[in-house]
Amino acid sequence: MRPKHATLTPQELEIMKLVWQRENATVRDIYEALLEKRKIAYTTVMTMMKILETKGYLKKRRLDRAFVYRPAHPKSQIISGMLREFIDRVFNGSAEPLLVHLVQSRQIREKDLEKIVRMIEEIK
Amino acid sequence: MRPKHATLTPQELEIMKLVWQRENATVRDIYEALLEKRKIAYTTVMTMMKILETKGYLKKRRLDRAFVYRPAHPKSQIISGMLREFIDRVFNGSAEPLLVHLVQSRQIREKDLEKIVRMIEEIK
DNA sequence: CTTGACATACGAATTAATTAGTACTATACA
DNA sequence: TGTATAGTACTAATTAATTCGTATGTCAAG
Repeated sequence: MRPKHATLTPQELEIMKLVWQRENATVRDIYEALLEKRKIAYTTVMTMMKILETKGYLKKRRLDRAFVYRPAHPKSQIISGMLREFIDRVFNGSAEPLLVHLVQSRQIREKDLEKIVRMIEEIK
Repeated sequence: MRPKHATLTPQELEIMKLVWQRENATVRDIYEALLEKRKIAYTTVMTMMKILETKGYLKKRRLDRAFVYRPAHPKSQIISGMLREFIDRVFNGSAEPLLVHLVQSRQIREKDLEKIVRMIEEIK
């Protein structure tokens, strides 16, 4: 089942990235990973992961006392959804002006482009 | 002067797009444009534009009784900032995986790519 | 058995974003 | 002249996102 909002909030995304890295994660796992970056309460992480579960981004099962969470969808699918939403909102749905911006602001270089061209060759 | 947050909230962006289109706009102009899409109060638009001004996205001058707003920065600059912020947040700062997603989810086609390659040729 | 460590459940405070109401002012014009 | 109109100023309500505290339960070690 597709999540209703294609977009994760910044904090939700931060947590999802960590869960995707791990495939399986407890609240404690994520809590400890987040702690390395910034001060945060254990229950905050718990709340966020519960929210992600009710929104359909995470699935949980109980293992002993704790819940073990895992992603409900592959990372690529969710990221593509976020990208699409961004393009809709910022570029009115067309990806081409995005590319123009990337090139003009020098956020991509020629060698990246070449890599992509090769990818397209493989796909078609 | 660079705005502190490179990123506009969704509602702020919606208004900025309309101001960029017009170069000059009063609250009423934007209010009427927004009304065509959805119900909204005049004062809501006024508040948002005041916020955009204090955040440094809009400049205003008084003309007769009303303020006339205009963009403080070119659209391309602000959009590039948003794009950079998005890439940082979602793709950890590197644009290449973004391109991969665009290609794999078929959001760009080959002809778009060719256009870009030509652009790069022109730039260098 | 009691206690400490660690987990969830539940409720709620805080902060950010969005929306809008009311009071007041200046101006055009009947 | 007074009244409707169109504007700002100021305040605040609402909704969404983020953060965390307290209560409670379970289990393992002493």
